[in-house]
Amino acid sequence: MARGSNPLYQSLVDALRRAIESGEYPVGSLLPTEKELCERFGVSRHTVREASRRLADIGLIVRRAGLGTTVSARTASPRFTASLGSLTELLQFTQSTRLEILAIERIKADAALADVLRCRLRQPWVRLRTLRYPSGSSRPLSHTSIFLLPEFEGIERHVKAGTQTIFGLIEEHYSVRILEVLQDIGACAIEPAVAALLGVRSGSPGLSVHRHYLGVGSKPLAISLNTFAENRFRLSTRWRLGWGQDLGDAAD
Amino acid sequence: MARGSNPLYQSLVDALRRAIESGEYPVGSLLPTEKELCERFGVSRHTVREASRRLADIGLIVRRAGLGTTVSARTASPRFTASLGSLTELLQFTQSTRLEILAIERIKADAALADVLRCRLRQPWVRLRTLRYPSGSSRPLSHTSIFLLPEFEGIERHVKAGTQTIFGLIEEHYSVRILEVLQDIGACAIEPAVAALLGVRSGSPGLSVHRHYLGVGSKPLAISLNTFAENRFRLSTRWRLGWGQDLGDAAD
DNA sequence: AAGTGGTCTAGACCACCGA
DNA sequence: CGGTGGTCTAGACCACTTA
Repeated sequence: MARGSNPLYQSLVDALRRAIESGEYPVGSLLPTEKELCERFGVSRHTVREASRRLADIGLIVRRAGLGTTVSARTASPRFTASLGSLTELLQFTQSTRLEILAIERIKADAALADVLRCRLRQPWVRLRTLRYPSGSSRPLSHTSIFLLPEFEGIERHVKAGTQTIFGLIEEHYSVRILEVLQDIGACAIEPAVAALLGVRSGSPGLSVHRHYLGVGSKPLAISLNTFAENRFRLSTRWRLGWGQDLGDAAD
Repeated sequence: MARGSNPLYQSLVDALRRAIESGEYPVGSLLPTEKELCERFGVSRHTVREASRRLADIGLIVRRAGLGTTVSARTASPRFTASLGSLTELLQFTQSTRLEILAIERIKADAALADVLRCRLRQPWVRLRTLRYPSGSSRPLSHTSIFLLPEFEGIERHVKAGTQTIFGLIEEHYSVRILEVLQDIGACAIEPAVAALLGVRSGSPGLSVHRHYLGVGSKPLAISLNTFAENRFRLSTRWRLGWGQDLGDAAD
């Protein structure tokens, strides 16, 4: 092939990749230092670093000042990734919606709830039961139970406008950051109480979407249990081939 | 004094980012040349390039030799991202499964099907109707209709082992690459024919997962329509805050 | 204290693009 | 052709980790 000529650093990338893949540098081991690679390949440090950077970009190595360069994976597999411009896109409401709060109460998780929320038994929560409406419509799109840490109680005072999202309000008013969202989707038969609110037959098919909003240290900040009636909502995700960045096994 | 340090290139990144965000360099316009940035900021070209590379990494600019550096976005795009190690993870079967092919037929899309598949009327497809079983179980996990381009007909000859995935076989035997997957999830009432196969009551709640597998030029290579019975399957996605590391914003 | 990767300078030549 | 970003050299000092 070699359309045109290979940059010098590319041959270095190739060589190191082969060496890693062959097991010469096992995962977890140290790569030769940059200085040593300079000598071994007879190139300047800049060239070594360019190659090293490429390998780090595709997740094969991790470079750390003072420590050295360690091999973090044996092969670079292209990954499929999906991305959101903002957390709000997770909700995927094509039009604006408003949130109606039906009830707010302090509860402690019983066995069934603790299982769903993946929390301790008797963990205290503030529960909001809400309906979300497409703006201008009186037929709700979904029913949502939102569970908040007790420290966020009072958030309902800020929900005036009704067009925002709860987690947005939490980030805004309590200066916490949501770093991670676990989303879990399944089918369910809509239970009678919710069915009545959504205006569908009890037991009719529904989409159940659970979302755990986590902060630093994967601490659960809020959990939402959404129920959508059939045909009222679809959830789309676009996966693209690329090289997603690695978080992987850095410490921890 | 910022926390930790302030690499020179970082202040350049910040300055250029602000300039782009403020509209000083609109999307599509050319950034000053590297030489000019060197002079304007009084730094070496290496430093300018380091900053430039960071901006390119987060998708704000595109650099092209001979052409210059153009602004490609006003704000750094994706905040939350999810990634898969491989396409197979999209299926999220925690244990191994086997695929049973019920029927293979050539069809042409009628109006209803063309709508679901987002294809032209009368587009020819090869349809496989399949069931997927957890290994060792006789109760199917899901029913799937797979629509393949006619050129992939014959793929069923390769499905012997039954533990693979159709798209994996396509990639393997026809040397095409799946570059993109559009996934679309909703709730549905399971139709009688499928309900019988899954062993559930007709009309009972099901999870409907449509996946469009696209190749180069977003050409649809295969489409799968999956139906999962209630409680037999949940689909999890983990979204993480990505490359928007604005921590060191350091005011200014 | 020695050694690592991180940052930075001041040069240089190249392939590619548009005029 | 002149100018762009891409590559490369040969130095240098730094913050950090490890011992």
